[in-house]
Amino acid sequence: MTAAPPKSLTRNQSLVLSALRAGGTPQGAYALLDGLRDQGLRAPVQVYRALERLQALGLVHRLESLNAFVACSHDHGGTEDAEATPGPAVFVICEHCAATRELTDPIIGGRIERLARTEGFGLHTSSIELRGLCAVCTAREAEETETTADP
Amino acid sequence: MTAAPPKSLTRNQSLVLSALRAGGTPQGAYALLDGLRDQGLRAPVQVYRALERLQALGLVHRLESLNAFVACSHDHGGTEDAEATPGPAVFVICEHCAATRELTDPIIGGRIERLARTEGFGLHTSSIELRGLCAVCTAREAEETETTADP
DNA sequence: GATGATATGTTATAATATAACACTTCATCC
DNA sequence: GGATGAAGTGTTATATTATAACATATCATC
Repeated sequence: MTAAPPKSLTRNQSLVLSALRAGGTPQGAYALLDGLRDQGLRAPVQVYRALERLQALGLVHRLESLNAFVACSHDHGGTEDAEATPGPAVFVICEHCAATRELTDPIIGGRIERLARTEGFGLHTSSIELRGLCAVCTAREAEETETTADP
Repeated sequence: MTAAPPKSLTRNQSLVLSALRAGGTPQGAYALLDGLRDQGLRAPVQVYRALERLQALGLVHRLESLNAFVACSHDHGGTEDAEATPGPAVFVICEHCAATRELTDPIIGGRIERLARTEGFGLHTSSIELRGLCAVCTAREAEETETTADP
């Protein structure tokens, strides 16, 4: 038994991953860069290169509909075995507060694989992104309507 | 019976929609613009505005992972009733030849709604994009490997 | 210590998307 | 008919996101 997974990130990669984790919400490459200038990063390409590697390692996901990035919320942590395919990530993105949750649904996963098979399609990656209002923002909006809307 | 649905597109909107339909594969805004300079379009914003309206009408979809657009492959054609929610579009995108198919799967749709409900999430839009190799390109690649790979 | 694979830093530029403003078109209402 | 308002247009400028190209550095391995 040895330290297996969080190994061998380079300085820039670690910086970018930490910044993503610290942020909580998805962040664009230029926002990450701005936050990391103090640590010595100077150019967009440095961030993009780190992101590319982190994505390849499965530690980071790109949110296509936002042109932004999030740290993967799964383990990548212990000596744990590769989990039994929980299916592709489903991102639920609040358009109001930007809060983003990463879910999985094996049924969706299975269904997608089935679709691909039916089409003779060799699936590489899936991107599933749901946009709307999170519970918190929905509640707040309801409140505001209540307070404001009947003069 | 009257002409009901394809009504009231403006000139620019019609041009952009036709260009998209003619293209077959997804096209970026700048590619569309280049194809429409002959028809008098000059600036990106003209294309973006038309696309925005066409998306609102459901005639065009944006492929987030490609920063590109396709004409919706559904009807929008007859006096037909609004179909009984076939679920969100699932785009299957070939990374080799760019061929893109628009599918739907009611099970995925139902599952997504269920996920959203569970989270208390007010769903506005879904983006589901599958990337990989289409059947044709998979076949061709297999052929090439066969022909090339054992010296 | 040569080799190769990967990462780095730097500069420049490409590709995608929006802001702001002045003007037009067209339906509607009085 | 003219006022009004909503939507569209054309134009210029600019913002935002992403890559190309090149020289150098680091590090394991043979």
